[in-house]
Amino acid sequence: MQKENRTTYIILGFLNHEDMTGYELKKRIDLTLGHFWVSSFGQIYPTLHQLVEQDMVIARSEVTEQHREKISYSITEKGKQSLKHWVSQPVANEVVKYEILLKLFFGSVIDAGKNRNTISDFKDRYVQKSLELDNFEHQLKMVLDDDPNHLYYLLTVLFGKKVYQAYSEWADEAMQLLNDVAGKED
Amino acid sequence: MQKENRTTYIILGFLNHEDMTGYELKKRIDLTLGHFWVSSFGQIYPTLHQLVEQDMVIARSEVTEQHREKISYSITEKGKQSLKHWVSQPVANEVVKYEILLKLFFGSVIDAGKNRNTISDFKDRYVQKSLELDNFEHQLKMVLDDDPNHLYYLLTVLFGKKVYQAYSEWADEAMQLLNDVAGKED
DNA sequence: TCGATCATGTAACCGGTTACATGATTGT
DNA sequence: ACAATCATGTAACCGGTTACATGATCGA
Repeated sequence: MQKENRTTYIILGFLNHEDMTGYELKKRIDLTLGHFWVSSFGQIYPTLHQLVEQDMVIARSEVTEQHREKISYSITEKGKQSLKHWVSQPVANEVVKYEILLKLFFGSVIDAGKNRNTISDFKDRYVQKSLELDNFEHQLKMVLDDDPNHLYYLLTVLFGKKVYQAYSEWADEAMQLLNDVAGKED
Repeated sequence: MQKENRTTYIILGFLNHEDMTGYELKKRIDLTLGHFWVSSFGQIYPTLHQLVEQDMVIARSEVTEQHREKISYSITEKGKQSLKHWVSQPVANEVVKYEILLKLFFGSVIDAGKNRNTISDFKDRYVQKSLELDNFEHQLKMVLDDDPNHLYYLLTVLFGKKVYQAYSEWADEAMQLLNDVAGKED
């Protein structure tokens, strides 16, 4: 129920897999969770400092072979426990906020043609995203047995595909309805 | 692109339809947008004050026949223009945040059975919500021609139904996959 | 009488975003 | 020489949530 800082657990989740720097964490988050999570340094670095203070992770300064200074973080036993606990907790009833629904809800203040365009753009965007997910799916299926994580990654990809497919079908129906009912002013 | 205070436009959208108090606005938002928006007085009242200052709405103190003091708000021409402009603007590429995907992504830290339960709970919740939307749909279809808004309300309801249906189908597939691949420890 | 509802508001907090600042290294 | 990338951070801001405060009226 209570709002929890989810960035905390995303970081713990990735560090549970392997040690990383803040910079690497961001890249990894954007690559793998980009479809349903956005990250920023302004959130990641402070959260890492906080996790160090809570003994959830340990920071270790390094200089790479490329003569770059970096701070590598690794998860502690306490961090692992915290991650496990969070994953086990049932997900709260979440209200997912769609800006397009908000605008469409008040769509009658503009003409039906404009609303159809909004819906059409929406559809195009998610058809494109669905293609990106196809790649992910294909890659993951090839390495499914290499790592127990891959199955779970795949589940999130399949979720995205299903939902994007639903968007697309809805968009078609919605445009049809707008055409049938809301006049033909264009 | 820039984050806009969407509560502003929700309020303008409802006031464009009829005059209301802050209290009534909250009730209306929860009833009609509850599936994809949550509201709070802590956001509504300050936003109303702000809108008054910007000449987007006008406040009018009243005493009802029930001897209740209340402040009724009505939208101004400037407010209507602002609403129309916002509705016309294309929706930004939005990243929808699903807590369940976040947890599932790191699902390998707990056993597959627990993850199946998480998914099962998720499905049940949205099957239930889908039934609620069936009622909305039925009611809206009966009064579709009474008000041009009703068509747009219906579109948002149909969106919800499609997406909830997708959740349900995904949940079945995901549970099946977890069963097939991730061992049968329960 | 007492809980539910009507009605309005404030203050503290929090997660997250954006913009800014700095500086090194790598590849063209 | 210069852009891209690596790498770490801070400060200001903002939308929104939660908790708290107050008080009236309505219905059982």
